[in-house]
Amino acid sequence: MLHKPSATPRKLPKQERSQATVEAILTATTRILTEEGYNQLTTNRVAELAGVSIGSLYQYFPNKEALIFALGEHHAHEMEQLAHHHLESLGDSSIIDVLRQIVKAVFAAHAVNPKLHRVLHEQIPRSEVMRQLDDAKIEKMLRSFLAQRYDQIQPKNLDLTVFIVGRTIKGLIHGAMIDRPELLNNGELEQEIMTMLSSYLVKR
Amino acid sequence: MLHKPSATPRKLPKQERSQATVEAILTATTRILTEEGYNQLTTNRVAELAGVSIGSLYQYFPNKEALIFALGEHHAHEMEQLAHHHLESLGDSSIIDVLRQIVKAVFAAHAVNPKLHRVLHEQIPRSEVMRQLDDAKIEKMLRSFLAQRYDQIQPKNLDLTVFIVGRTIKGLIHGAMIDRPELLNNGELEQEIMTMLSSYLVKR
DNA sequence: ATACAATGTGAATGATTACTCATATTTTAC
DNA sequence: GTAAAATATGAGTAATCATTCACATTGTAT
Repeated sequence: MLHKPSATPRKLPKQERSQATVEAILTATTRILTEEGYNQLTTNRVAELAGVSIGSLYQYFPNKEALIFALGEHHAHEMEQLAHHHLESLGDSSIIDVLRQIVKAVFAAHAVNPKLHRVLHEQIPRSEVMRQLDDAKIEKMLRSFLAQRYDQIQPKNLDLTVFIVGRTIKGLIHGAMIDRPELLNNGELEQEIMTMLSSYLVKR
Repeated sequence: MLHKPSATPRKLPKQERSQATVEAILTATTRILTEEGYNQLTTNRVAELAGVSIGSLYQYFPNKEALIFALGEHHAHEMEQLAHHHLESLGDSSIIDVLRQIVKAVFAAHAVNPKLHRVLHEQIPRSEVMRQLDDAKIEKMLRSFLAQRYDQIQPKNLDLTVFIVGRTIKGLIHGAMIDRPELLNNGELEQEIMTMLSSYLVKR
Protein backbone atom coordinates (compact mmCIF):
# COMPACT_ATOMS: atom_id res chain seq x y z
CA MET A 1 0.00 0.00 0.00
CA LEU A 2 2.25 2.66 -1.27
CA HIS A 3 0.31 4.55 -3.85
CA LYS A 4 -1.72 7.63 -4.52
CA PRO A 5 -5.23 6.46 -5.27
CA SER A 6 -6.41 7.50 -8.66
CA ALA A 7 -9.28 6.55 -10.83
CA THR A 8 -7.76 7.29 -14.20
CA PRO A 9 -6.36 4.43 -16.23
CA ARG A 10 -2.63 4.33 -16.66
CA LYS A 11 -2.79 3.62 -20.32
CA LEU A 12 -5.58 3.28 -22.85
CA PRO A 13 -5.82 -0.07 -24.64
CA LYS A 14 -5.60 0.51 -28.39
CA GLN A 15 -5.28 -2.86 -29.98
CA GLU A 16 -7.84 -5.64 -29.77
CA ARG A 17 -5.39 -7.72 -27.84
CA SER A 18 -5.13 -5.26 -24.98
CA GLN A 19 -8.83 -4.56 -24.95
CA ALA A 20 -9.38 -8.25 -24.45
CA THR A 21 -6.87 -8.13 -21.62
CA VAL A 22 -8.70 -5.34 -19.90
CA GLU A 23 -11.98 -7.14 -20.31
CA ALA A 24 -10.56 -10.37 -18.94
CA ILE A 25 -9.27 -8.47 -15.94
CA LEU A 26 -12.63 -6.88 -15.24
CA THR A 27 -14.43 -10.18 -15.69
CA ALA A 28 -12.08 -11.94 -13.34
CA THR A 29 -12.51 -9.18 -10.79
CA THR A 30 -16.27 -9.56 -10.99
CA ARG A 31 -16.05 -13.30 -10.58
CA ILE A 32 -13.82 -13.15 -7.56
CA LEU A 33 -15.94 -10.49 -5.94
CA THR A 34 -19.24 -12.26 -6.51
CA GLU A 35 -18.06 -15.78 -5.83
CA GLU A 36 -15.58 -15.25 -3.04
CA GLY A 37 -15.96 -11.74 -1.73
CA TYR A 38 -13.74 -8.74 -1.30
CA ASN A 39 -11.38 -10.45 1.13
CA GLN A 40 -10.26 -12.80 -1.58
CA LEU A 41 -9.66 -10.06 -4.11
CA THR A 42 -5.94 -9.64 -4.61
CA THR A 43 -4.42 -8.19 -7.73
CA ASN A 44 -2.33 -11.30 -8.24
CA ARG A 45 -5.35 -13.54 -8.10
CA VAL A 46 -7.21 -11.34 -10.50
CA ALA A 47 -4.36 -11.53 -12.97
CA GLU A 48 -4.11 -15.28 -12.57
CA LEU A 49 -7.81 -15.90 -13.08
CA ALA A 50 -7.82 -13.53 -16.02
CA GLY A 51 -4.98 -15.54 -17.57
CA VAL A 52 -2.81 -12.45 -17.68
CA SER A 53 0.35 -11.43 -15.94
CA ILE A 54 0.26 -9.15 -12.94
CA GLY A 55 2.35 -6.70 -14.90
CA SER A 56 -0.33 -6.40 -17.53
CA LEU A 57 -2.89 -5.55 -14.91
CA TYR A 58 -0.77 -2.65 -13.79
CA GLN A 59 -0.42 -1.46 -17.36
CA TYR A 60 -4.07 -0.50 -17.34
CA PHE A 61 -4.92 0.08 -13.72
CA PRO A 62 -2.55 2.20 -11.68
CA ASN A 63 -3.63 0.52 -8.48
CA LYS A 64 -6.17 -1.79 -6.94
CA GLU A 65 -8.60 0.98 -6.14
CA ALA A 66 -8.70 2.06 -9.76
CA LEU A 67 -9.57 -1.47 -10.71
CA ILE A 68 -12.49 -1.56 -8.33
CA PHE A 69 -13.54 1.91 -9.32
CA ALA A 70 -13.64 0.93 -12.99
CA LEU A 71 -15.80 -2.02 -12.12
CA GLY A 72 -18.14 0.09 -10.02
CA GLU A 73 -18.34 2.64 -12.80
CA HIS A 74 -19.20 -0.03 -15.30
CA HIS A 75 -21.85 -1.52 -13.10
CA ALA A 76 -23.40 1.84 -12.33
CA HIS A 77 -23.43 2.59 -16.02
CA GLU A 78 -25.28 -0.61 -16.80
CA MET A 79 -27.84 0.16 -14.14
CA GLU A 80 -28.32 3.63 -15.54
CA GLN A 81 -28.75 2.33 -19.05
CA LEU A 82 -31.46 -0.03 -18.02
CA ALA A 83 -33.19 2.62 -15.97
CA HIS A 84 -33.14 5.03 -18.88
CA HIS A 85 -34.57 2.38 -21.13
CA HIS A 86 -37.57 2.23 -18.82
CA LEU A 87 -37.98 5.97 -18.81
CA GLU A 88 -37.90 6.87 -22.45
CA SER A 89 -41.49 6.88 -23.52
CA LEU A 90 -43.25 9.11 -21.03
CA GLY A 91 -43.45 12.73 -21.98
CA ASP A 92 -46.55 14.07 -20.30
CA SER A 93 -48.03 11.19 -18.37
CA SER A 94 -49.67 11.80 -15.02
CA ILE A 95 -47.64 12.07 -11.87
CA ILE A 96 -48.74 8.65 -10.79
CA ASP A 97 -47.79 7.06 -14.07
CA VAL A 98 -44.38 8.62 -14.18
CA LEU A 99 -43.76 7.75 -10.58
CA ARG A 100 -44.68 4.15 -11.28
CA GLN A 101 -42.26 4.09 -14.20
CA ILE A 102 -39.49 5.45 -12.03
CA VAL A 103 -40.12 2.84 -9.39
CA LYS A 104 -40.15 0.13 -12.02
CA ALA A 105 -36.96 1.51 -13.50
CA VAL A 106 -35.18 1.34 -10.16
CA PHE A 107 -36.38 -2.21 -9.68
CA ALA A 108 -35.10 -3.14 -13.11
CA ALA A 109 -31.77 -1.46 -12.51
CA HIS A 110 -31.28 -3.44 -9.34
CA ALA A 111 -31.72 -6.68 -11.22
CA VAL A 112 -28.64 -6.13 -13.38
CA ASN A 113 -26.10 -8.00 -11.30
CA PRO A 114 -27.46 -8.28 -7.80
CA LYS A 115 -24.53 -10.24 -6.42
CA LEU A 116 -22.03 -7.71 -7.64
CA HIS A 117 -24.25 -4.88 -6.49
CA ARG A 118 -24.37 -6.36 -3.06
CA VAL A 119 -20.64 -6.82 -2.78
CA LEU A 120 -19.95 -3.37 -4.16
CA HIS A 121 -22.17 -1.82 -1.53
CA GLU A 122 -21.46 -4.08 1.39
CA GLN A 123 -17.88 -5.15 1.30
CA ILE A 124 -15.91 -2.55 -0.56
CA PRO A 125 -14.34 0.08 1.66
CA ARG A 126 -16.17 3.16 0.45
CA SER A 127 -13.66 5.82 -0.43
CA GLU A 128 -14.19 9.32 -1.68
CA VAL A 129 -13.72 8.02 -5.15
CA MET A 130 -16.56 5.56 -4.92
CA ARG A 131 -19.01 8.05 -3.53
CA GLN A 132 -19.62 9.94 -6.73
CA LEU A 133 -20.95 6.90 -8.55
CA ASP A 134 -24.38 6.22 -7.26
CA ASP A 135 -27.37 8.37 -7.32
CA ALA A 136 -26.61 11.53 -9.22
CA LYS A 137 -28.43 10.82 -12.45
CA ILE A 138 -31.65 9.41 -11.10
CA GLU A 139 -31.87 12.30 -8.68
CA LYS A 140 -31.43 14.81 -11.48
CA MET A 141 -34.18 13.23 -13.49
CA LEU A 142 -36.43 13.06 -10.47
CA ARG A 143 -35.83 16.71 -9.72
CA SER A 144 -36.69 17.89 -13.20
CA PHE A 145 -39.76 15.68 -13.20
CA LEU A 146 -41.01 17.06 -9.91
CA ALA A 147 -40.15 20.62 -10.87
CA GLN A 148 -42.32 20.32 -13.97
CA ARG A 149 -45.35 19.38 -11.88
CA TYR A 150 -44.56 21.58 -8.96
CA ASP A 151 -48.11 22.94 -8.95
CA GLN A 152 -49.60 19.47 -8.73
CA ILE A 153 -47.64 18.22 -5.78
CA GLN A 154 -48.19 18.59 -2.10
CA PRO A 155 -44.72 19.28 -0.64
CA LYS A 156 -43.28 22.74 -1.05
CA ASN A 157 -39.56 22.21 -0.57
CA LEU A 158 -38.45 20.68 -3.83
CA ASP A 159 -34.93 19.90 -2.75
CA LEU A 160 -36.13 18.04 0.30
CA THR A 161 -38.81 16.23 -1.67
CA VAL A 162 -36.30 14.98 -4.21
CA PHE A 163 -34.18 13.69 -1.39
CA ILE A 164 -37.06 11.95 0.34
CA VAL A 165 -38.61 10.38 -2.73
CA GLY A 166 -35.29 9.35 -4.27
CA ARG A 167 -33.89 7.89 -1.12
CA THR A 168 -37.06 6.11 -0.24
CA ILE A 169 -37.29 4.35 -3.56
CA LYS A 170 -33.65 3.41 -3.69
CA GLY A 171 -33.40 2.59 -0.03
CA LEU A 172 -36.37 0.28 0.05
CA ILE A 173 -35.50 -1.58 -3.12
CA HIS A 174 -31.84 -1.85 -2.28
CA GLY A 175 -32.65 -2.85 1.28
CA ALA A 176 -35.05 -5.53 0.17
CA MET A 177 -32.48 -6.90 -2.25
CA ILE A 178 -29.84 -7.14 0.42
CA ASP A 179 -31.76 -8.21 3.48
CA ARG A 180 -35.19 -9.40 2.43
CA PRO A 181 -35.02 -10.81 -1.07
CA GLU A 182 -38.26 -12.70 -0.52
CA LEU A 183 -40.06 -9.38 -0.62
CA LEU A 184 -39.19 -9.11 -4.29
CA ASN A 185 -41.05 -12.21 -5.38
CA ASN A 186 -44.42 -10.63 -5.96
CA GLY A 187 -45.24 -7.05 -6.91
CA GLU A 188 -46.33 -6.14 -3.43
CA LEU A 189 -43.36 -4.04 -2.48
CA GLU A 190 -43.66 -2.02 -5.65
CA GLN A 191 -47.34 -1.47 -4.99
CA GLU A 192 -46.76 -0.32 -1.45
CA ILE A 193 -43.98 2.05 -2.41
CA MET A 194 -46.30 3.51 -5.01
CA THR A 195 -49.13 3.88 -2.53
CA MET A 196 -46.94 5.61 -0.02
CA LEU A 197 -45.25 7.97 -2.40
CA SER A 198 -48.32 8.98 -4.34
CA SER A 199 -50.31 9.65 -1.21
CA TYR A 200 -47.40 11.83 -0.11
CA LEU A 201 -46.83 13.66 -3.35
CA VAL A 202 -50.18 14.15 -4.97
CA LYS A 203 -52.46 16.98 -3.97
CA ARG A 204 -55.96 15.91 -3.06
CA MET B 1 -4.46 -12.20 9.04
CA LEU B 2 -4.29 -15.61 10.56
CA HIS B 3 -7.28 -15.96 12.77
CA LYS B 4 -10.78 -17.23 13.06
CA PRO B 5 -13.02 -14.23 13.51
CA SER B 6 -14.91 -14.29 16.74
CA ALA B 7 -16.87 -11.80 18.68
CA THR B 8 -16.45 -13.21 22.13
CA PRO B 9 -13.85 -11.66 24.39
CA ARG B 10 -10.83 -13.76 25.15
CA LYS B 11 -10.93 -12.99 28.81
CA LEU B 12 -13.25 -11.03 31.07
CA PRO B 13 -11.65 -8.16 32.95
CA LYS B 14 -12.22 -8.64 36.66
CA GLN B 15 -10.15 -6.07 38.40
CA GLU B 16 -10.57 -2.33 38.08
CA ARG B 17 -7.17 -2.14 36.50
CA SER B 18 -8.10 -4.31 33.57
CA GLN B 19 -11.48 -2.69 33.14
CA ALA B 20 -9.68 0.59 32.75
CA THR B 21 -7.45 -1.04 30.17
CA VAL B 22 -10.40 -2.25 28.16
CA GLU B 23 -12.00 1.15 28.34
CA ALA B 24 -8.83 2.88 27.24
CA ILE B 25 -8.59 0.52 24.29
CA LEU B 26 -12.15 1.19 23.20
CA THR B 27 -11.71 4.91 23.61
CA ALA B 28 -8.54 4.89 21.57
CA THR B 29 -10.25 2.85 18.88
CA THR B 30 -13.06 5.37 18.72
CA ARG B 31 -10.64 8.26 18.47
CA ILE B 32 -8.64 6.74 15.67
CA LEU B 33 -11.75 5.78 13.75
CA THR B 34 -13.42 9.16 14.06
CA GLU B 35 -10.33 11.29 13.62
CA GLU B 36 -8.37 9.33 11.06
CA GLY B 37 -10.61 6.68 9.59
CA TYR B 38 -10.55 2.93 9.29
CA ASN B 39 -7.40 2.85 7.16
CA GLN B 40 -5.38 4.16 10.06
CA LEU B 41 -6.76 1.69 12.54
CA THR B 42 -4.07 -0.82 13.39
CA THR B 43 -4.02 -2.79 16.58
CA ASN B 44 -0.57 -1.50 17.41
CA ARG B 45 -1.68 2.10 17.05
CA VAL B 46 -4.71 1.48 19.20
CA ALA B 47 -2.56 0.03 21.94
CA GLU B 48 -0.10 2.89 21.70
CA LEU B 49 -2.78 5.57 21.85
CA ALA B 50 -4.47 3.75 24.69
CA GLY B 51 -1.19 3.76 26.59
CA VAL B 52 -1.27 0.00 26.82
CA SER B 53 0.85 -2.75 25.38
CA ILE B 54 -0.24 -4.62 22.30
CA GLY B 55 -0.22 -7.78 24.34
CA SER B 56 -2.84 -6.38 26.68
CA LEU B 57 -5.10 -5.62 23.79
CA TYR B 58 -5.00 -9.24 22.76
CA GLN B 59 -5.77 -10.33 26.30
CA TYR B 60 -9.25 -8.96 25.88
CA PHE B 61 -9.90 -9.00 22.17
CA PRO B 62 -9.02 -12.19 20.29
CA ASN B 63 -8.61 -10.29 17.05
CA LYS B 64 -9.13 -6.97 15.39
CA GLU B 65 -12.63 -7.77 14.26
CA ALA B 66 -13.72 -8.50 17.81
CA LEU B 67 -12.42 -5.10 18.81
CA ILE B 68 -14.48 -3.38 16.18
CA PHE B 69 -17.46 -5.51 16.94
CA ALA B 70 -17.31 -4.58 20.60
CA LEU B 71 -17.23 -0.94 19.63
CA GLY B 72 -20.15 -1.32 17.26
CA GLU B 73 -22.08 -3.19 19.90
CA HIS B 74 -21.44 -0.46 22.41
CA HIS B 75 -22.48 2.26 20.01
CA ALA B 76 -25.63 0.41 18.99
CA HIS B 77 -26.45 -0.07 22.63
CA GLU B 78 -26.12 3.64 23.33
CA MET B 79 -28.37 4.44 20.42
CA GLU B 80 -30.94 1.96 21.63
CA GLN B 81 -30.87 3.36 25.14
CA LEU B 82 -31.55 6.84 23.91
CA ALA B 83 -34.31 5.65 21.63
CA HIS B 84 -35.95 3.75 24.46
CA HIS B 85 -35.76 6.80 26.63
CA HIS B 86 -37.87 8.63 24.04
CA LEU B 87 -40.38 5.82 23.86
CA GLU B 88 -41.19 5.17 27.48
CA SER B 89 -44.21 7.29 28.19
CA LEU B 90 -46.66 6.43 25.47
CA GLY B 91 -49.04 3.66 26.28
CA ASP B 92 -52.16 4.31 24.28
CA SER B 93 -51.48 7.44 22.28
CA SER B 94 -52.82 7.81 18.77
CA ILE B 95 -51.02 6.32 15.81
CA ILE B 96 -49.81 9.70 14.76
CA ASP B 97 -48.44 10.53 18.16
CA VAL B 98 -46.63 7.27 18.55
CA LEU B 99 -45.25 7.52 15.06
CA ARG B 100 -43.95 10.98 15.80
CA GLN B 101 -42.27 9.71 18.93
CA ILE B 102 -40.62 6.93 17.01
CA VAL B 103 -39.33 9.32 14.40
CA LYS B 104 -38.02 11.63 17.10
CA ALA B 105 -36.43 8.67 18.83
CA VAL B 106 -34.55 7.67 15.71
CA PHE B 107 -33.38 11.23 15.22
CA ALA B 108 -32.15 11.33 18.79
CA ALA B 109 -30.42 8.00 18.44
CA HIS B 110 -28.53 9.22 15.42
CA ALA B 111 -27.19 12.16 17.36
CA VAL B 112 -25.25 9.97 19.78
CA ASN B 113 -21.90 9.92 18.01
CA PRO B 114 -22.47 10.84 14.41
CA LYS B 115 -18.83 10.65 13.40
CA LEU B 116 -18.44 7.17 14.77
CA HIS B 117 -21.77 6.17 13.33
CA ARG B 118 -20.66 7.31 9.93
CA VAL B 119 -17.35 5.48 10.03
CA LEU B 120 -18.97 2.35 11.37
CA HIS B 121 -21.41 2.31 8.48
CA GLU B 122 -19.22 3.61 5.70
CA GLN B 123 -15.71 2.38 6.19
CA ILE B 124 -15.85 -0.83 8.14
CA PRO B 125 -15.91 -3.95 6.01
CA ARG B 126 -19.30 -5.35 6.94
CA SER B 127 -18.93 -8.95 7.98
CA GLU B 128 -21.54 -11.41 9.04
CA VAL B 129 -20.71 -10.53 12.57
CA MET B 130 -21.56 -6.87 12.16
CA ARG B 131 -24.86 -7.48 10.45
CA GLN B 132 -26.77 -8.55 13.51
CA LEU B 133 -26.23 -5.27 15.31
CA ASP B 134 -28.45 -2.68 13.74
CA ASP B 135 -32.13 -2.70 13.41
CA ALA B 136 -33.54 -5.65 15.29
CA LYS B 137 -34.89 -3.91 18.36
CA ILE B 138 -36.54 -0.92 16.74
CA GLU B 139 -38.16 -3.19 14.22
CA LYS B 140 -39.55 -5.40 16.95
CA MET B 141 -41.03 -2.45 18.73
CA LEU B 142 -42.46 -1.08 15.52
CA ARG B 143 -44.03 -4.41 14.70
CA SER B 144 -45.75 -4.75 18.04
CA PHE B 145 -46.93 -1.18 17.83
CA LEU B 146 -48.41 -1.66 14.37
CA ALA B 147 -49.91 -5.00 15.29
CA GLN B 148 -51.77 -3.40 18.18
CA ARG B 149 -53.45 -0.93 15.84
CA TYR B 150 -53.81 -3.26 12.94
CA ASP B 151 -57.47 -2.30 12.52
CA GLN B 152 -56.61 1.39 12.30
CA ILE B 153 -54.01 1.16 9.57
CA GLN B 154 -54.30 1.05 5.84
CA PRO B 155 -51.76 -1.58 4.71
CA LYS B 156 -52.69 -5.20 5.17
CA ASN B 157 -49.33 -6.97 5.04
CA LEU B 158 -47.88 -6.28 8.45
CA ASP B 159 -44.48 -7.75 7.76
CA LEU B 160 -44.06 -5.63 4.67
CA THR B 161 -45.34 -2.54 6.43
CA VAL B 162 -42.86 -2.92 9.23
CA PHE B 163 -40.10 -3.20 6.67
CA ILE B 164 -41.23 -0.16 4.75
CA VAL B 165 -41.85 2.12 7.69
CA GLY B 166 -38.76 1.05 9.58
CA ARG B 167 -36.44 1.31 6.62
CA THR B 168 -37.87 4.59 5.49
CA ILE B 169 -37.37 6.25 8.84
CA LYS B 170 -33.89 4.87 9.34
CA GLY B 171 -32.83 5.30 5.75
CA LEU B 172 -33.87 8.89 5.47
CA ILE B 173 -32.41 10.00 8.76
CA HIS B 174 -29.22 8.04 8.28
CA GLY B 175 -28.90 9.22 4.71
CA ALA B 176 -29.39 12.82 5.66
CA MET B 177 -26.75 12.50 8.35
CA ILE B 178 -24.23 11.07 5.98
CA ASP B 179 -24.83 12.95 2.78
CA ARG B 180 -26.99 15.96 3.53
CA PRO B 181 -26.39 17.11 7.08
CA GLU B 182 -27.82 20.52 6.28
CA LEU B 183 -31.24 18.89 6.09
CA LEU B 184 -31.06 18.28 9.81
CA ASN B 185 -30.84 21.92 10.81
CA ASN B 186 -34.54 22.61 11.03
CA GLY B 187 -37.40 20.24 11.76
CA GLU B 188 -38.46 20.05 8.14
CA LEU B 189 -37.21 16.56 7.43
CA GLU B 190 -38.95 15.22 10.51
CA GLN B 191 -42.16 16.91 9.45
CA GLU B 192 -42.03 15.51 5.95
CA ILE B 193 -41.28 12.00 7.10
CA MET B 194 -44.25 12.25 9.40
CA THR B 195 -46.49 13.54 6.66
CA MET B 196 -45.50 10.78 4.31
CA LEU B 197 -45.77 7.94 6.78
CA SER B 198 -49.01 8.99 8.36
CA SER B 199 -50.70 9.50 5.02
CA TYR B 200 -49.53 6.00 4.15
CA LEU B 201 -50.46 4.31 7.38
CA VAL B 202 -53.61 5.91 8.65
CA LYS B 203 -57.01 4.92 7.35
CA ARG B 204 -59.11 7.80 6.16
C1' DA C 1 13.01 -5.71 -43.29
C1' DT C 2 13.65 -2.46 -39.94
C1' DA C 3 12.43 0.52 -36.45
C1' DC C 4 9.30 1.82 -33.11
C1' DA C 5 5.29 1.36 -30.39
C1' DA C 6 2.27 -1.45 -27.96
C1' DT C 7 1.71 -5.10 -25.15
C1' DG C 8 3.03 -8.85 -22.20
C1' DT C 9 5.83 -11.25 -18.48
C1' DG C 10 6.59 -12.71 -13.49
C1' DA C 11 10.26 -13.02 -10.06
C1' DA C 12 11.46 -10.00 -6.67
C1' DT C 13 10.77 -6.19 -3.46
C1' DG C 14 9.35 -3.65 0.28
C1' DA C 15 6.19 -2.42 3.42
C1' DT C 16 2.66 -3.29 6.37
C1' DT C 17 0.52 -5.40 10.26
C1' DA C 18 -2.16 -8.84 12.89
C1' DC C 19 -0.88 -11.65 16.31
C1' DT C 20 2.23 -14.66 19.67
C1' DC C 21 4.84 -15.81 23.58
C1' DA C 22 8.17 -15.87 27.08
C1' DT C 23 8.68 -13.15 30.75
C1' DA C 24 7.71 -9.49 34.29
C1' DT C 25 4.78 -7.11 37.49
C1' DT C 26 0.74 -6.53 40.36
C1' DT C 27 -3.21 -8.07 42.97
C1' DT C 28 -5.74 -11.39 45.68
C1' DA C 29 -6.47 -15.13 48.85
C1' DC C 30 -5.08 -17.63 52.88
C1' DG D 1 4.42 -13.80 53.83
C1' DT D 2 3.62 -16.65 50.07
C1' DA D 3 1.50 -19.01 46.39
C1' DA D 4 -1.52 -18.54 42.74
C1' DA D 5 -4.14 -15.83 39.71
C1' DA D 6 -4.65 -11.80 37.09
C1' DT D 7 -2.68 -8.53 34.41
C1' DA D 8 0.90 -6.25 31.68
C1' DT D 9 4.85 -6.04 28.45
C1' DG D 10 6.81 -5.44 23.63
C1' DA D 11 10.29 -7.42 20.65
C1' DG D 12 9.76 -10.62 17.36
C1' DT D 13 7.32 -13.61 13.84
C1' DA D 14 5.14 -14.85 9.85
C1' DA D 15 2.26 -14.02 6.39
C1' DT D 16 0.18 -11.25 3.07
C1' DC D 17 0.03 -8.41 -0.96
C1' DA D 18 0.29 -4.25 -3.76
C1' DT D 19 3.44 -2.77 -6.81
C1' DT D 20 7.82 -2.38 -9.71
C1' DC D 21 11.02 -3.18 -13.33
C1' DA D 22 14.08 -5.14 -16.53
C1' DC D 23 13.27 -7.70 -20.19
C1' DA D 24 10.57 -10.42 -23.96
C1' DT D 25 7.19 -10.72 -27.47
C1' DT D 26 3.97 -9.06 -30.81
C1' DG D 27 1.94 -5.60 -33.88
C1' DT D 28 2.31 -1.58 -37.07
C1' DA D 29 4.06 1.64 -40.24
C1' DT D 30 7.20 2.84 -43.87
